Amino acid sequence: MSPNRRLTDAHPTLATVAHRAGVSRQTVSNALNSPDLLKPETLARVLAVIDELGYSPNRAARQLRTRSSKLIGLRVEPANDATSPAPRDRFLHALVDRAARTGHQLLLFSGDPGDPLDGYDALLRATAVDGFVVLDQHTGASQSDLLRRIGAPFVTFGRPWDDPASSRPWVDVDDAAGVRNATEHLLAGGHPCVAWFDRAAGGPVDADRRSGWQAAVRAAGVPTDGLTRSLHHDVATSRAEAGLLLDEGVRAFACSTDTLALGVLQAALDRGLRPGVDVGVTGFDDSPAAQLCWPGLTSVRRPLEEVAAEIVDLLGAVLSLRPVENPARLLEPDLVVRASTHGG
Amino acid sequence: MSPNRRLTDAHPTLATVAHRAGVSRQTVSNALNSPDLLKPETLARVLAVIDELGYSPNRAARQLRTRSSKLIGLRVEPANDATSPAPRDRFLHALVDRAARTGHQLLLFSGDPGDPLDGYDALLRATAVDGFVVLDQHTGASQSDLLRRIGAPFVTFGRPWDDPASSRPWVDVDDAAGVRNATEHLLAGGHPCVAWFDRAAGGPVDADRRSGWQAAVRAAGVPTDGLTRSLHHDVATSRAEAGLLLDEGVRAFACSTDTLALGVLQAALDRGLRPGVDVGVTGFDDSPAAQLCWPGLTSVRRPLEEVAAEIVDLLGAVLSLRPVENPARLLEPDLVVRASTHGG
DNA sequence: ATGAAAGCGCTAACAA
DNA sequence: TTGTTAGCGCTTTCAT
Repeated sequence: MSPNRRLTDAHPTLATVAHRAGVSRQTVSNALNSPDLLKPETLARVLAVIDELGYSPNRAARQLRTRSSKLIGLRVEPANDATSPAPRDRFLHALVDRAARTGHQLLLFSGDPGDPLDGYDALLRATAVDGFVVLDQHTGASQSDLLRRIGAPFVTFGRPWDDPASSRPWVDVDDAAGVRNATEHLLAGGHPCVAWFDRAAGGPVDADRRSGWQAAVRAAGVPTDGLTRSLHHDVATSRAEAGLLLDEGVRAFACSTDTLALGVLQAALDRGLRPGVDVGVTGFDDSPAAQLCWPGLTSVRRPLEEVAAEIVDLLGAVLSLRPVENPARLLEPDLVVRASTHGG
Repeated sequence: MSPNRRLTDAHPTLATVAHRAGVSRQTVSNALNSPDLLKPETLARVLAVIDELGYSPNRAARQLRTRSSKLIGLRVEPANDATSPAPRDRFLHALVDRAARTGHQLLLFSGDPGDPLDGYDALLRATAVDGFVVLDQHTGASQSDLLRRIGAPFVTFGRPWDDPASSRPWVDVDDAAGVRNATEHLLAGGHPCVAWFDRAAGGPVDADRRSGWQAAVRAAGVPTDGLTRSLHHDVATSRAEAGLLLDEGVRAFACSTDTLALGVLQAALDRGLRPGVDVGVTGFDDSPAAQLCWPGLTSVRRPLEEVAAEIVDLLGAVLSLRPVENPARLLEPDLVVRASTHGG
């Protein structure tokens, strides 16, 4: 009785399938994991039963045996100034999609906001995840240090700013190149100089972006004195500062974020200046606000889908202990041109 | 030798701890799961060893035994018109945080975009998740039907519009009340009538929001004829339509989304009308764009953190087979007042 | 090409 | 209060 009951259970197991197909459990397992070992007709019969019964291997059992969860951990930080929600959402989706291609799923976990390392260790020791994707854009390398110490396989989105020689695998976007591109675009519009706005608390990321502006203006040989501002990150502050510069006659602004750029745009509109004609403004991250605002904000768009793809690829290599050809990958962003630099 | 090697392994197990503490494996297990069963001094000793060894129970083994993964599945849809990224990000974070309070984590998975049901069944049969949170705001009830059929524990964010009598657990926001509130706010500003803009493809959600506008204008006894528009969901369309109405003298607009509201705002600015003084506009979802645009957009803000909390609570009840007191929870949104309706 | 045995690490049920 | 036994469902190893 008992064996029979089991065989008709809601959750069929290998044994259920094996019995129904008249083979051993091992053969069913092979049908799934090494189909080429089976005689084609056996394989067909087993697969038919699997399909008929709607059998899926129990993840916990497989995980226990193989020591692989096919799960990638991602710690979600509380909403903060560093990462705006829309790009994060875009990245997350891309990550889920790309991970799916290698049979992985994402495990989201939260940690004590006061401790950037909280949660990683426990998940790893519990063998709950195979590895991590770390959003290390702004926090520095402390996470990476710990992860390396506990032997966690991981790939970060973000460079090791404080240790460029580090051999840990990372993927990042060349923000500086994007900003340089944007600045050159402004200069090509005929502006004799370009101001730079960034976040006072922007850290190495904003410093990197600024370096892109610097490279462009230096190459062009245009003046830079008194044209940079590091601001509190909100529209009002940016608007006020931009107003001052506009009143001095400055007509082009490259900004480290869309928020700052929107402030500049407003200051220009305040003064009856036509964006894209009288004045040029560029932002960063191609946020919804950049797309929706009037008259549209030219912005640097990071290839987050590609970033996700590279991260998954790299993590796959790390997990399989494959030697990684190039563990540091820097991707080029695009410039999305809108009316703030082009037309009216 | 072999047993000794095991005991000093990187990943300690119950046996390792038990041996070190001089107790049985079961006692160690109890120390973790039913500490009150142990004699305090035994407990202390075991916990000390656990701490010393950095032991965490293997998730797969526990999951296999208890048939509970402590994982909640959430299918992420490709970015679409229905859900904007910022609110989704906000909700996701809240969900992760709230789930953590009951020891749960989120498993993100993707499914074939053409099949809204893809992925659920497989995860459930693999006992990879304990239950699901379903974002059912726009897709209709097909997901719920399937989930119910396969016996999956789940809670949806979104009402069963097509079957209000359904007993499935859900949490939703009373969008209609939010819009009614916004409309009354506009009327209180002295406007003799209020136009309504929504998405042509908005489905029951936009119909619900519209009903809030309807309730407010009817209660106020103001005219409604020719004041509603169902539009393609972009700023340009909204701006053009708003222009027509503005030219007819309409001065107040309640909108089903921030995107539509931004179009209205632009149309007003085109005509030199002062938002918050000459004309009033309200949006929905308090998006970053609403916060960043000039002069700021009054918008209905959904309590997504509360929604997440209620969902986790409800799912907890469903999972534990606790009888659910109130399996249908409707939360009230707030109105965030900005310059588009107030001041200039 | 297929089957049998063993065991991954844990907890439920029972025994002491 | 603690220990013993058994087994969750799977895959690895080895035998056939």
